[in-house]
Parts: sequence; C-alpha cells; structure tokens
Amino acid sequence: MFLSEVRVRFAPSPTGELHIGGARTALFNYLFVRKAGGKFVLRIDDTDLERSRADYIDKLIASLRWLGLDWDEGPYCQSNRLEEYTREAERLVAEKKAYRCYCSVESLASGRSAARRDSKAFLYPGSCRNLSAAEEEAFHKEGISPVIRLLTPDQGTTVVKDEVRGEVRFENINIDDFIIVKSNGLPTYNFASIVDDLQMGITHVIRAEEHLTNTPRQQICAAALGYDLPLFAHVPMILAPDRSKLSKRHGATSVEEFYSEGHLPEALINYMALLGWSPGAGGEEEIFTLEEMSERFDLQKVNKTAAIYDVTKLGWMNSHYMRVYDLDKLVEAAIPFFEQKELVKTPLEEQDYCYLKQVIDAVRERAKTLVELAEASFYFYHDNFNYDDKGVNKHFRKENTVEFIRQAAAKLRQLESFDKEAVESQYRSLSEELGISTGRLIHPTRLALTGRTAGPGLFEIMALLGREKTVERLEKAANYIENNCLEK
RNA sequence: GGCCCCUUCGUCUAAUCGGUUAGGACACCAGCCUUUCAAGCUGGCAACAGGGGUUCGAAUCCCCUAGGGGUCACCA
Repeated sequence: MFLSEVRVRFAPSPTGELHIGGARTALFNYLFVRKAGGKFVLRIDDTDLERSRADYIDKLIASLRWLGLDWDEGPYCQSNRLEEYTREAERLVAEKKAYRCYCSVESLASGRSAARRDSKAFLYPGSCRNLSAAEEEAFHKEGISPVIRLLTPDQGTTVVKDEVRGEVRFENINIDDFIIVKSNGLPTYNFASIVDDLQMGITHVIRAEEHLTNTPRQQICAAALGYDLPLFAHVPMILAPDRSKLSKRHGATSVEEFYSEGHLPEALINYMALLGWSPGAGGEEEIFTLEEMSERFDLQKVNKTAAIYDVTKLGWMNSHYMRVYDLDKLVEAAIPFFEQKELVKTPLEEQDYCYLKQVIDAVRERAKTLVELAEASFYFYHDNFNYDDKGVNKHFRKENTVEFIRQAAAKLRQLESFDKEAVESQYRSLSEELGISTGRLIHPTRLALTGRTAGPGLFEIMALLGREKTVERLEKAANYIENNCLEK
C-alpha cells in the first residue's frame, strides 16, 4: 500500500493582520507537514466581500515570510474558485441533497428571537425542504434570490475524530439545514472551506478550536459530496492574560506588531510553539530551532487547554536569541531600528557598519528587543544626552570628582594606544596613585561618557568611542560639575 | 440559554500501563560573581478547581458541581 502524501493547509481570511493565534496555527501546520514530508498549501479564505481586503493578503504573506514559515503551494484565493463552489452546490441540488430556500431574512430573524425567548437554539425548520416546482416558480416571479441549504440528517450522530481531542460526538438533531450558498451566489465558509479541503486533497485539517463545532457540518457536506474525510486536529486558542479573547487592548497581538517592537522571528516562533505544545517526556530544554521543533513535533503532544499569552516570557526568549544570534544577522535585523532612531543612515559605509557591529555586540546582552538595543546605543552616536539625575547625585556630587575626571582626561590624552586594555590599566594605576578605588573613577566616567549609570563595560565603551570623544566628554562633564554641582 | 471543549505553581508546561519529596521554564525573592547594568551560577517561594465514587493506592479512571472558553449569521 502506498502512503498517500500528507497535505495540510493554512487558510486565513484577509480581514486583518496575522495575529498570534493564526500564526501559531500556521506554525503547527508547518511543523507537522515538515516532519511528515508533505506539502503545505496556503489558501486565502476571502469569500467575505465586505471585510476582505487585498492589502491584508500582502501583509499576511509578508508576516509568514518573516517568520520563515514557507509553503509549497498557493496562495490560492477562494475568490478565484467560485465556479467550483457553484458547481458542487448545483450538483447537490440536482442530487436532492440540497435545496433552494426562499425564506426571508426577516422571518428567520423573528424565528431566532422567538427561540432565544424560549432559551433554545434556533434551528431552521426546513420550510423550503419540499417546495414544488410551481412554488419555486412563484418565488422566482416575486424576484426572490434564494439561498441553497444542505439537507442534513435529522437523526443519528456525527462523530468528529479529532487528533488532539479524541472523538467528539454531535447529535444530528441539533444541526439544521444550514446555508451553503448565499443569495448573492457566494459560498458560506463551511461550504467553501470543506470543498477546498476536499478538492485540494488536504489530508489533515489543523486549525483553531473555534472551528470544532463547525466540523460536523463540514463532515456532513463531505459525505453529501461523496468525498473521503480529512483528519482533523483542533488546537487550543490563545487567550489574553484576563482569559478573554485577544484584542487590541491587550497590546501587541499581530505578528507585525511583534516585529515593530523589535522581536526576532526565531524568538516569536519558539515562544509560540511552546504555547500549547511541548516535546514532553524528560525534555527540559525550551530553546529550539524550527528544524528541531519539526523533528519533535507531534499532534498527540498538543495541549487541549487554551493558553494565556504573556509577553514576559517572549521578552526573555527574545533577549536570549539576541545574545546568541549570529552578529551579522543581528546587525542586519537591527539596522531599521537604528535608522528609525536616526542613529545610522542606510547605505552604510564599511567603517560605519564595522562600528555599528561593535556597538551592537557591546549592547546586545542587556537589551530585550531591537528597539531597546537602539535606545541603549544612543550615546555611541550622539553627544546631546542628559546626565541621569540619580547618577549625578551619586557620582558627580562626590568630593574631588572634577579633579579626578580632569586627571583621567589628561592621562588618556597621553596614552600611546587607546585600546581597551591600555585604557583599563591606565585607570587602574591612576586610581592607585590617587589612593581611591577604581570604581570611584569608573562611575563618574561612565556618567560623563553615556549619561547613564548602567551599560556595557566602561573600558569597552571608551575604546569604542575613541580618544577624542572620550576626552571631550570627560571635560564637558567636568565643566558641568563645576557649574551645576559645586554651588553652595 | 442550547450544543461542544477545557481545568497541574502568577504564566507556559512535565509526569510511559494509576504508585513521583508533583519536575522544568518565565516571573519574583535571596546569595555568589562583578566597575554599573545585564548575563551566568546557586538556593528559595509557589500548583493537582471543589465534592463524591472505583482502587491496597488517583493529578492520572468514572460521576456531579463550579469556573473558563468556543459556537449557535446569507462572518470566517
């Protein structure tokens, strides 16, 4: 027996940016299909004319590319496949497995509110199930555009065999003759989606849990259409910290926003993978490459519980990736953020690139995001910073600081070479001469050079800034202290 | 409200067939390291929603309750 090729699909609708839930669904599909050695189909579910927008398709694609989730086929757009849905729907009508319904939206709405009053679910009563040709003709003459409804079984049970949840049973009595083609001729989601999955030979439908209760309808469709069923896997949702559905008020929720906040794709991917999945059994590491995740991924190990999305761990993960990232790659990723803060301008001269690279290497360990990285690099590019207030009180206002700084500047001016080691040994011997701790020299120097009390190792900063800027800033600071800190 | 799913530290999670001092990660706290801040290392705090069963033994199996989520559209 031949193993048929595994085919999965990710089918977002272009009604907004790719959000973290959708991205994780895409990721799980990706991990699953890479491990299985199958094909990944990208499909755009754009049958909702009102809300779908072409520019969202581009954004969706850009986000997937940025994450590194590449696909093998598509993107297919449902809007290009409308004949298929019509053809299949007409076939069902011809086979008496579906029928046209002329009920008005108003009459259905009143039925719905009545059902609500009796606290029952509204089920379409099947009024148009057995219309005679004459009756249909009459409706046509009235100019009513019908919808097409699927004739669903009134008895029995539809069982969804779910890869992560096991068997989920739905009584057919609770499923009404739902609409598969709207009066404007476009298919509904439940219909278009399953027609596509069937026609595209999708073997595993991996999607969010919100679709679980749609699945029996789609299975009934598939049966009516005469196709074999794909396997289903409904992965848990991602919730906001207050357990509600994720929305704008919860901060960044889309991949684009995570990008703008300065996250690295590897970190987002790694973080998302662990939301609802873990390699389990003994494995206690949490850092994985896409390849490692693919190797270890297993739908059976996907959780059933909705996960709460909490940015703190993402921040930790991102800072981890910033530390271990290939330096040139990190520089490349960081450049737009440095540009945005007007630290660099893009066609970068070779020596500027070289300097930037050293700056980033010095600062990367204490930044959680690329935005922070650029912020923390400000003084490597500009002189116009203020001195941190607390730092001024702590370091500049101490006795003799001006003299210490001036002496340091004088010594540095005479140094033969201005590398890290030379500067450091100069500072150490000077502090000994002065009979003070090296820290007594280091702290005011850092404040003078950076305006801050925290940052990379001081001697690294000095070597990077170079002799001229270092001395200049030391003298500027000495003057500042005289003018601002020594008044009675 | 009907239907469906879910419930282990604050958060993400682990615990092959029921037998563990219920493990790890993030966060938090403390100590070490140290020129600062980070990082790193060491230690600490912290959970089986509640109640009934079944069993020699239950986080694990069954039932009930509570809570959360999803879905009930001519949205996807």
